[in-house]
Amino acid sequence: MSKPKRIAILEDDEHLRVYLEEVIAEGEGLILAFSAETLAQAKASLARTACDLCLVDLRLPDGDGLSLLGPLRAAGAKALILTVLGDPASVLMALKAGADGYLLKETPPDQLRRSIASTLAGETPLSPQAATHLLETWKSASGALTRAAEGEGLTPREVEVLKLFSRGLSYREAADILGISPHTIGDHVKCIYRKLAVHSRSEAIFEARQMGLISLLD
Amino acid sequence: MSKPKRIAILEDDEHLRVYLEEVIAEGEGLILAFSAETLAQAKASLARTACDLCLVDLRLPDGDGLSLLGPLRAAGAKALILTVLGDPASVLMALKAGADGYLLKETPPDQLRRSIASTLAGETPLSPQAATHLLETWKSASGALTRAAEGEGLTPREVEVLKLFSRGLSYREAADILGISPHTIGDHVKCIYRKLAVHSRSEAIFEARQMGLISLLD
DNA sequence: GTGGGCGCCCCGAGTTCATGGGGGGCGGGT
DNA sequence: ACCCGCCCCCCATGAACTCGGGGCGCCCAC
Repeated sequence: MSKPKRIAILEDDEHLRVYLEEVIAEGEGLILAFSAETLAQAKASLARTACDLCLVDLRLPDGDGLSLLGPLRAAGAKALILTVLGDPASVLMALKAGADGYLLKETPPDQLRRSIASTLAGETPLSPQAATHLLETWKSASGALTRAAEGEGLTPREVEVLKLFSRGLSYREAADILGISPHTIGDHVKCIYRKLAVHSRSEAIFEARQMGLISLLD
Repeated sequence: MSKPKRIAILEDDEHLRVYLEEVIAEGEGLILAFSAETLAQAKASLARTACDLCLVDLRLPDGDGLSLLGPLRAAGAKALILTVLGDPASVLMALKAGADGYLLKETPPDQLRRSIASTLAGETPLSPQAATHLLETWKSASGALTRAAEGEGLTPREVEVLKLFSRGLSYREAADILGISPHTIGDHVKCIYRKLAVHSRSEAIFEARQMGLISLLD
């Protein structure tokens, strides 16, 4: 363990930030590079102060923590996401954007330090929840199961229609694929809108995606 | 935490098995269901003794630990892989075969117990190394599709509009948010459709998502 | 400079299509 | 028998899309 690793923090919550600073301070071979509470601050600090790894919160007062990933990469620093957001969209977006790890804020201190070390060693620590989401999309992307779960009382047929819509198909095209009348598509759509409490196609798609009815990669 | 969880062990190495038994014994709410050192033993025990989760070693004298996954699933038990094998092939095969988690043997005892709890809660704990492999294949799998076509040419404003649409907003709502006229939204939409070669809102959203113009949320 | 190109903004009028309200029918489960 | 998923149909309204017409500000090249 030659040089101590410089860790940066981007976290808007006062308590948590202080807590994280302590975690870093007590970590072997870790020193605090800087600690920011807004994106702007972080970008400014990053320009001035070098660091090896940055703990990044996602939801910040002045934007999305993901927008720090580019600058971090440019600076040769790892990005370890640390957030309360455990939903699939956030997880996948972050990983797709090139995050080097994704932890939830409930992560205990010792594990946090271990994860920091792992990340610096080139590994990719994921909270179990994050890993679950990743695994799900991976499995569904590599060919197989449509999710049998019917979260909010949507019938299989309705989910089917929704999926086709999410691929940008029209009534007519969806009807052709399913081998039914466009009118019937309309009927299903009626039910869907009622059950999801929306009034337009894109709203429905958005909601369905949010609640995981349709997998994030179709 | 009503009933203690019954944990089974399949591990051929004497030392490690004893160690694991201790880890279980010292765990809150965990009891040892059975402990096997071969596949055959494990299958026999599984038929006699119920369990909630089984720690599975991959490389065993009489076969591959993955072949226990089927029986385990049939018995309603989770399978948590615990192995020295950190190579991509082992990791991916195990996950594809339906493992509920993948840990390396260097996992410290407290984290092991946490991972057991996570797994029982339906999550999927992965060792950082395992997660790395999974993430790599995922990225290369979905990256090949998306980055194929590049000819975007969408202006920032147009992307902005697209993002709002992907959240399910109408012309009117989008116009309000951007502080412009609904007609102007229409103008942008015209350009978008022309550039993306589509003729409906959901098609545009789909295409944009495919080519990474808008990520999974936003 | 003057002219073009382009991003961005605004408008009207027409067509197509999705939304949302009805109506009914068939078949499989409790 | 009933409920419910699924299928088909009609019709009114309004939204989304297509087609024109403009205007302003910026930058670059002529």
